[in-house]
Amino acid sequence: MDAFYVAVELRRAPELRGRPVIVAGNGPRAVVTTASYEARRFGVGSAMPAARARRLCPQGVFVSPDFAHYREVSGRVMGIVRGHVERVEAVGFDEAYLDLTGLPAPHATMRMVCAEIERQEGLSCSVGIGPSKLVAKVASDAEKPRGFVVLTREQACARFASAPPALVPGIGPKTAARLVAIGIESLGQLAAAPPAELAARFGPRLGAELHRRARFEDDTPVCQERRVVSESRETTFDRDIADPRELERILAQLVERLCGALEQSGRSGRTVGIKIRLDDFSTHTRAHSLPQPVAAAERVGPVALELLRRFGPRRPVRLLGVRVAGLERGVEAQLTLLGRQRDQ
DNA sequence: TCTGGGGTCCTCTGTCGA
DNA sequence: TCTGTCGACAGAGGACCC
Repeated sequence: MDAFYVAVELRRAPELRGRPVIVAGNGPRAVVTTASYEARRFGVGSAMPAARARRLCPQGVFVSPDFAHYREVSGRVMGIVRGHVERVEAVGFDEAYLDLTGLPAPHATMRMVCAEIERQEGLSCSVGIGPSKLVAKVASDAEKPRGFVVLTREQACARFASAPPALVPGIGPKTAARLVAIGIESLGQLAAAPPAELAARFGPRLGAELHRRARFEDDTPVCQERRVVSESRETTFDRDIADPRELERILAQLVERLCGALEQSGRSGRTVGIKIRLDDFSTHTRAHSLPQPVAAAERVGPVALELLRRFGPRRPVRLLGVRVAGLERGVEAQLTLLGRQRDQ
């Protein structure tokens, strides 16, 4: 979807069309979730501190995110997609991989999907078609908004040879910087780099992966269901907190929120963890695994509390989080599933 | 006014038992 | 009985994604 959150907001406030609109939180430490294409011209982009966005674009219209609404709209959009294509892998609210293998007219199908999303939801999207998820993803980003780009692997290699390596998903700022440090500034250079050298610099796995991605080689399947491994709740404070009792109180609230969600979905996990970001932005995690999976706040809370006390932050804390990992379906959910199987 | 929230996956290291 | 090796697993940190 093109600038999805902004586009959804513009349906509610059409008078803002054409203006620089920025979806961002309210607090002093908020970041930009999405910026309209008008706002991007001022240099505003996702994940940028909202304060910086305000300085770059003082005339921007700032809107608070409404994730519940985005989830709802996303569900309808994905419903339209699934009405045309059987195998769909949703990625977040606003992206999906579609397996078009075997469709008699894949291009025409995608034109229809876009037209239907536009007609029913008033939202535009961009399409990339290729022999793999990697080619499709990069192609879909190439001509946003309302892009429709079809590429073979060889065409992708040629078209993006001079682009920076970070164009490819999986190569982030850190890896890109390490590549620049050894003189690799384009995908073409990365594709031509000796695999042995990449392996020596980045390790055997990452080295080989970088080489493959630069050549747009990818055979990962479109998977319809991704199993959830962990769930967490975290919060960044408007002001750093040093008082241990206040941290413990907030931790208890986070545990309540997390466990409420876990119990509602009938899941539990064996590993309880906490996350602490100090005022120097260093991030620390502590975890403890239990013999049995837990989901209830009465079970998770004491473990998280003990981890926090044992860590004993030496500096003021700016973020506190709690996490349950190693998730599995709880006993209740299993019984429900068994019941359903029996009923069928 | 620096740097969200909710995730996944990988790497490294230490421990423990076979 | 002692020592070395190996795999499994847990914990911590970090890179990356939307």
